[in-house]
Amino acid sequence: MELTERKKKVLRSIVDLYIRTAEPVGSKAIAALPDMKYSSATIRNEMADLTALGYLEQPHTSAGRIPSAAGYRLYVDELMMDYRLSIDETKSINTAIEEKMQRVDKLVEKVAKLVSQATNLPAISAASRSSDAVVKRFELIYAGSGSFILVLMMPGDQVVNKLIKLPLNVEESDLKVLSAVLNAAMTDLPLEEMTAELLERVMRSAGAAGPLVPVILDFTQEMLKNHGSTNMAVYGQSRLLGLPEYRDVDKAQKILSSIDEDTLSNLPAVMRNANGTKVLVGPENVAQELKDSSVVMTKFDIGEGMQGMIGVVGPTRMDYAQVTARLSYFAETLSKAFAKPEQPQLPEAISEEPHKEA
Amino acid sequence: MELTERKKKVLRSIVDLYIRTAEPVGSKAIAALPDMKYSSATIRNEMADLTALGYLEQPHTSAGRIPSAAGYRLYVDELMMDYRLSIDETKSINTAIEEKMQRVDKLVEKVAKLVSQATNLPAISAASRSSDAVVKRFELIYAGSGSFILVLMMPGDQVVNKLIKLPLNVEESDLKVLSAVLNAAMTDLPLEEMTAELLERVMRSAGAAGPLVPVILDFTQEMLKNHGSTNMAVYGQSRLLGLPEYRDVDKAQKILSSIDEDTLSNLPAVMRNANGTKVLVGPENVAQELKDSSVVMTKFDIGEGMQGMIGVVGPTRMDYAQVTARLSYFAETLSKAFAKPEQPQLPEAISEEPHKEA
DNA sequence: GCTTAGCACTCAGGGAAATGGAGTGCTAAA
DNA sequence: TTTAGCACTCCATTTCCCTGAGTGCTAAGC
Repeated sequence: MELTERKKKVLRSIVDLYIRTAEPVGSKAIAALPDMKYSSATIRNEMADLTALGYLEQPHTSAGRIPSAAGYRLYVDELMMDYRLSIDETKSINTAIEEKMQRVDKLVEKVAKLVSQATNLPAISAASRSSDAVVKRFELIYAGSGSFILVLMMPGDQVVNKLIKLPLNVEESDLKVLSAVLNAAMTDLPLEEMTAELLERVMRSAGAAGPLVPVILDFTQEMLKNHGSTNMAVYGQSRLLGLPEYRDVDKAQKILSSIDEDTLSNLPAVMRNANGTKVLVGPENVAQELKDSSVVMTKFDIGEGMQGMIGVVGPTRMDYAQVTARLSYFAETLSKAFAKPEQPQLPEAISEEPHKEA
Repeated sequence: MELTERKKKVLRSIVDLYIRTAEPVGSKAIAALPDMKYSSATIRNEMADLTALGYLEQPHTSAGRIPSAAGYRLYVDELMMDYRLSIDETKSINTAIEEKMQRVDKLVEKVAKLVSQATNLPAISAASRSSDAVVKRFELIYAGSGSFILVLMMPGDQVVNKLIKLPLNVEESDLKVLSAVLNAAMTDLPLEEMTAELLERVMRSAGAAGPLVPVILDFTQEMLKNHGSTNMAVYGQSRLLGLPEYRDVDKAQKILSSIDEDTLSNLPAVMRNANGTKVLVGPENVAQELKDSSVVMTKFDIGEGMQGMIGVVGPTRMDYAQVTARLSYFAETLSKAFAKPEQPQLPEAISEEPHKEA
């Protein structure tokens, strides 16, 4: 049996309606749609075929049909109409994003919140630094009273620092020497090349400040490691409870407890190699716990060598068209916002995002 | 009518039992308790009195009694037996905390998670810096290609930095002058005293680097502001769904959507002036949404002039004794962990927590 | 005077049975 | 090929009844 145009149209209508109502869809309801020119009996036949083809399911004999996972898949891939954002929607997304973005971790939280609000679903947001993690320059600032500040500068104007105290007396001149040595030997090195052997060599050349080298190297390595790490936030879990599919508390708990940073942590990885917006329908999902739900996600560019990702989790019956549209618009707007940096407070000074630490 | 010892004993037993079972407690059940020497009829009389006194409520005529808010209050304040942590519990809390604590925001997340696990309830954790926010020292590092790094050092060895770029050519010597001026004029000043007048004066003395002053001041002010800010995390919301009082999805959603950073943000403030462990029973709660639930929270010391707070949210029927005990132990252990800093990697170097930024 | 056995009464919760209605598949006519 | 018609299925809802836990009160017992 082949999938005629009419069958597709019927399927689309069913999915559309089911997305709206969350109730099994009957032949009458479809036949009653304004642009449906056939009687309910005809629709019934088509529905029987669609069921046989595996695109629809029937909860029980005397109920309507609901889309199967395959049905949703087809819908997402071929059938759904593009959802066009209203001016209001674009506006509210725009103004939401325009507020000054702070540190990346705050950003991630904020974006998760915004996306969750915009879609009325739980949202995930993640930012991961791309792995071009090397130190461009070392800087040692003598900080008085036997301590100094180690400053690491990385590509994309990222700066990291750490205050180090030592009982042993280090002269400011020793630090100068040490920083020269470090900059000569250890810049532009990826994590893997910072070997014990290198450590020894640097220590030997460092003279009086030699004992500091291991501390510095340690911190550097830790930073480079974290540098490739992912920052993520989840927000709005409770929105699921408003949906009829989660009226059952047990189901709700199961899904809610799996929507957290831990179980969702592999989503960003899934996204890394994907392009555009990705939809994972039910059983296609990565995590076992999500196999009754769907995930829609997309990437955006943060700049400074960082990658962002936003996504939502919802019932397989979710308004894919709308969610996809909103998510994409979000991603686009975010990418744009990062591409053109904020206006500086001072006309002739271009200043980066504030870098803050604890 | 006075609250005799026997009435108290009955009340305690009722609350204890209700906490365990979540079902209205009848006179028979209390009479059957091993250390209860009276018949159910006597208990019934006592229960009638306790109801008249406002400590108990009756869902309907033929049901048992449940504690009222006043009943819980009395229970928490006077009646409940201390819960003694088992060795296993203390052990698991200890090992959980012993893992190296990273940056404060990560710490907050981690603690929230641990507390949630330990109590099987949603947990809040917050850390706020005390408001002794002043800059101890300014440092300007020339970073080549028309940019420099501004480093602010604050009390408690906190260091903050920011990379600033400028098209106008600034010599390294100008930066030296500027930093001297800044250190002379702007150290140890609280936020309030950084006035426009000061800005002007500093700009005048700064010479060639004068135009940089506003940017620097701006950033400094922003940092000082954030410095007094609160970092908080909420974890384990879904645990509520396991409890019988939240079997009703609507109730569950109501409470769950109010357990987030926003609505709970005033809890740390409540805690600030309190001592020890605080229990907010039902209607005593700050937020309207929580008036059917209870909050237990306590403070701990992070050191470096920072204050921590942990708390849990749960049904009014929660095991106050156990939760209080666990929370207190957590707080104690955390305070201790921060009091004795980690061993340094290098015997003669004491290094601070890593300071990282994006 | 306190305690307790006894008893009539109340009422929520649960199961069984009855009802209604939405939806189906099939057949036969258009 | 489409559609009207019809018998059939079966879920969801409602209604009803019954059970049993729990109460308050009274009167007898210690």
